[in-house]
Amino acid sequence: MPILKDGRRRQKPVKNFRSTGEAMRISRYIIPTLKDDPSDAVIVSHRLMIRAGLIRKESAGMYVYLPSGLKVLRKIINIIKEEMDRSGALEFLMPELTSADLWKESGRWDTMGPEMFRIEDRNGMEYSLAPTHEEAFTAVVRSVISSYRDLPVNVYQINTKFRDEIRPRYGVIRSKEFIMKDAYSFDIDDEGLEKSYQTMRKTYRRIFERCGLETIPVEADTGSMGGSDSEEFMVASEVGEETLLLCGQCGYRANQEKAEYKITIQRNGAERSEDLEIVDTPGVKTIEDLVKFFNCPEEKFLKSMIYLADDDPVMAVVTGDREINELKLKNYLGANSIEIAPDAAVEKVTGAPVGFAGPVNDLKVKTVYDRSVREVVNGITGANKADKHYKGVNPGRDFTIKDEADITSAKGGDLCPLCGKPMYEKKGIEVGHIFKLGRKYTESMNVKVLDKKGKEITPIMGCYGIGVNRTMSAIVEQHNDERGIIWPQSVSPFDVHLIGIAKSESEISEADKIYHALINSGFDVLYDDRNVSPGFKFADADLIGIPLRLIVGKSYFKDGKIELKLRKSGETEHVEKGLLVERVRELIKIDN
RNA sequence: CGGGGCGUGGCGCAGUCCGGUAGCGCACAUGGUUUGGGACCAUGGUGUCGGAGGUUCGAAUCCUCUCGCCCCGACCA
Repeated sequence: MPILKDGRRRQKPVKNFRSTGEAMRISRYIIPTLKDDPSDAVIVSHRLMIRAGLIRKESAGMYVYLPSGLKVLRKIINIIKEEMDRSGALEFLMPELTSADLWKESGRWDTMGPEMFRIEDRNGMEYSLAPTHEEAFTAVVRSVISSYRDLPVNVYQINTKFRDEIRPRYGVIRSKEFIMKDAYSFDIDDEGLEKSYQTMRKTYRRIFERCGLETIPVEADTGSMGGSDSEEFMVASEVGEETLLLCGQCGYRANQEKAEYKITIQRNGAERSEDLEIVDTPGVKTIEDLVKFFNCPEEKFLKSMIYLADDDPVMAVVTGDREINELKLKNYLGANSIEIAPDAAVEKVTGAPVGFAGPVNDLKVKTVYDRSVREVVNGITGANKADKHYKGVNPGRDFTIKDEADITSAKGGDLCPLCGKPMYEKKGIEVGHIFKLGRKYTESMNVKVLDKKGKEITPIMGCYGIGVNRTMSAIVEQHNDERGIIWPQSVSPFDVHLIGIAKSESEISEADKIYHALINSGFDVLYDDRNVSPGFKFADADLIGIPLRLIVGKSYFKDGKIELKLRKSGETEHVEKGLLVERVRELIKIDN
């Protein structure tokens, strides 16, 4: 989206141009509010953004920003820009159409998969509509640095990304085209990277705070990029696509895909080992079925799943009450990709149909055991034969645990890995992510600088992203009530919402005077000058959500006082015309 | 990609089972009365019923194909 590329037509310079502000009269503005909820919006921010006239859907995963929506987006962008600049980062503008050569250099032309839009020009040259810009930035930086003296450097842009999402959803939260602030730091060594990373940690906290967003920074996985530290900035939300584990005691906070937990050892010491016994279990396959069939708690069962890790079969064994965390498994195995094995592969490995896999008698396939498995006494597991399970299964005696790791997801109630107190779960929307990238790109794309001794070294990178549109959605998600949006002043589309309730020509001209006085004092005013009922205007104002409302109506025409009302609390006060500008200035600063 | 649902005026929907003049609310236009929490009266305009093909005297409705959208799942910032 050429939001930053100034696509406006060139205009003749106008001398002494002064805005008349006419465009901010609602009667002349485009802010199409809706009384009814759009039928295809399910979450509150999506509904409100459409109803308040900020965005319109163009098609699945693509949205039009109408004038007031764009104003909000720009305010968020400005905050991000100011804070990034303050941190010392340098702003660029990268092409969105990137040549395939770049991606081939890093190897991602092949590994990116279908989420990257690929296109050809008329000559058959291949391009990608950039889903991210590691390669592009690495290439520019490579071309302009040559010495350790040039580092550290942190480069960024605020620009559109394209991703062919499997399923766009929740309005602007997951779309095919979105604006992202992406930054990449280059340092000569780990200490430098740590410094850059810490600077971004602080910068991100400031950015979200200024946007009026309460975020929960959590430990996260670094994804396929490798690297060590990683922090995601999450906004708590029912519709969040991520699950977080939080410790109320010590403040441990992690994404479920990364979260660790202390294992609870409650081995029933009194229970005697039983003999291994084979049981007919026709058609009993799932843990749920097994619980009913054996009338045993979930944790008695050994769930055995076959995966393909980089195409090699691997069995993962966990207790029945736990979910396998594929990411942990993948990381433990050091694999690039991991997926559930197709049925045919399962049958080949276990010699039985899907649903009857188990570790007893040690299959030839590599098997990874969760830490919980060793505690099981007289467990039940598949017998690697159709319609048969073993009971009385005991680790050590009936199978050998060679590879043991934490390969299950933490869940609410599990014990904090740091302090041992129970953790709780929360859903969250990811609005920002910072992580130490390492040398993946600087190595594959051969970035070198000379160090103090004249020796070639490969710089180390950090990567820092913020989803801008998503941030806007998250702000609405966090600031609304049953009547509409309640913008934080810092990102409000206008400074004030002026409502004129005038009944005669002279009253209209009085209200217009106030409007002009406000504009001339530098305020960005949305002026409801429509000839509709007061209730209609109030309801629209509530929906649009500008934090400060001024009403020129009954009380003004009676005793010359303008009514000021705060959207959030509903508090009102009446101010003399002469003191209005000053008072508005004070009120607008409160929230910032 | 699997499962489910939906496409009818600008928006929200009814009509589809059981074929027979396309409707309702809101919005819109004009005139009038109103004016501090989504006013009222009168008049008016608005539709290739998502698209294509078929069945039929006749299709929004039945059949076939197709496109789009939403939800759940898998997957992912």
